[in-house]
Amino acid sequence: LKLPAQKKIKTGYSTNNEVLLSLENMHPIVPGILRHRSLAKFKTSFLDVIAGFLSKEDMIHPVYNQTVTATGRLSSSGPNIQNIPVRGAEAREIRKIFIPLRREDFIFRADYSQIELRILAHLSGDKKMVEIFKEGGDIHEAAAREIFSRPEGAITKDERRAAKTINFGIVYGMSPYGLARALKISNPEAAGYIDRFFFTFPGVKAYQEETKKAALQNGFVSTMAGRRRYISNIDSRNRTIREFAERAAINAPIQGTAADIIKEAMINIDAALEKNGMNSKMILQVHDELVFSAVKSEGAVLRAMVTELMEAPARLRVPVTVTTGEGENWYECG
DNA sequence: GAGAACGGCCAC
DNA sequence: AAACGTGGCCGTTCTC
Ligand SMILES: Nc1nc2c(ncn2[C@H]2C[C@H](O)[C@@H](COP(=O)(O)OP(=O)(O)OP(=O)(O)O)O2)c(=O)[nH]1
Ligand SMILES: [Mn+2]
Ligand SMILES: [Mn+2]
Repeated sequence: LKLPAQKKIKTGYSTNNEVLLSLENMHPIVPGILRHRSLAKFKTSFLDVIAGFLSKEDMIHPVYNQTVTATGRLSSSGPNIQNIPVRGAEAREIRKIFIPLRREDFIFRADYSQIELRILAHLSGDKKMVEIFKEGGDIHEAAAREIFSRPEGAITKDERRAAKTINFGIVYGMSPYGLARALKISNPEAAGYIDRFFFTFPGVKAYQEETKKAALQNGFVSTMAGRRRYISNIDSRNRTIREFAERAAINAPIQGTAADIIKEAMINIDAALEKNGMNSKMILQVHDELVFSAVKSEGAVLRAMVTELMEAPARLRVPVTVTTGEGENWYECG
């Protein structure tokens, strides 16, 4: 179509979302392709997949895989319920199909606040980050305010989600190039932002360096519970391969510790539901979130119990909190 | 027809 | 060529 070629990939030129967005005004077909892509994704990956896995009782029973990920997270499949749309207003509607086991029950969910940043604060000991969490601060929100020049309390969901990408991106080794693309700013501006981040949180930089050194010396890194990830390419002479290994090494103790914590919580919640003879059920796990089919008469106990049992296994030098929601379905809990 | 590689895109 | 990490599932293309 005589449109400018952009990102080169193995098979030719990329037509991904980022590329097409930049061509949106250069040819009338482009917005149509984008809309088609989005609708096709929704139909084939969610509607068709979920319909295909319905049991004769019209239920879905995903498999939680305990031996797939390199960090200790669970994964889910058949269907995957850990990637159900939430960011787009239209696609998010699909969450309305996740309802309680019985008509008279409700959905209850609890999600850890800023979980991996809290673990990072603990593992790195960064003074500023520890202080912020001790004071009840929200680093995602603070980043969103800085990036989008927003006053107190004027952050949208999209903006906070974008700030998460930036915060986790930087702490897990994002380059100025990567940040520049994510924020649609110049390379030098991105480099400045990263510099300021590490000036504010110098302990995070030190943690990155320590973790890389440990991976090189030991050949593995560990979570707080002692789970190891072996890092094989950490001494590669190929810079691309070596740096990839370094970023994986930095990430694994943190993502893995978050998994350690929620797993301990799940075991204790399961035992407590049993012990108290409760009929509410733990039905979904989405990495740092638990979803329950909740019996109304058990609501008060369940809220208190889940909150307590999720927070207790996180034995960190900063507070760990969960935020909860409830409603007739998963959509309403958000 | 099965399976792998790829690009793409949904979530955390 | 690649420059946050961890996943699963899709359609296309290619091979056997
Ligand atoms: N490396 C990386 N990790 C991510 C990303 N998004 C989410 N995660 C990880 C780190 C988060 O702490 C964890 C849980 O995701 P959430 O969406 O619940 O975010 P978080 O708990 O940080 O903030 P919250 O207070 O719940 O909104 O998953 C990402 O874009 N990159
Ligand atoms: Mn969370
Ligand atoms: Mn979450």
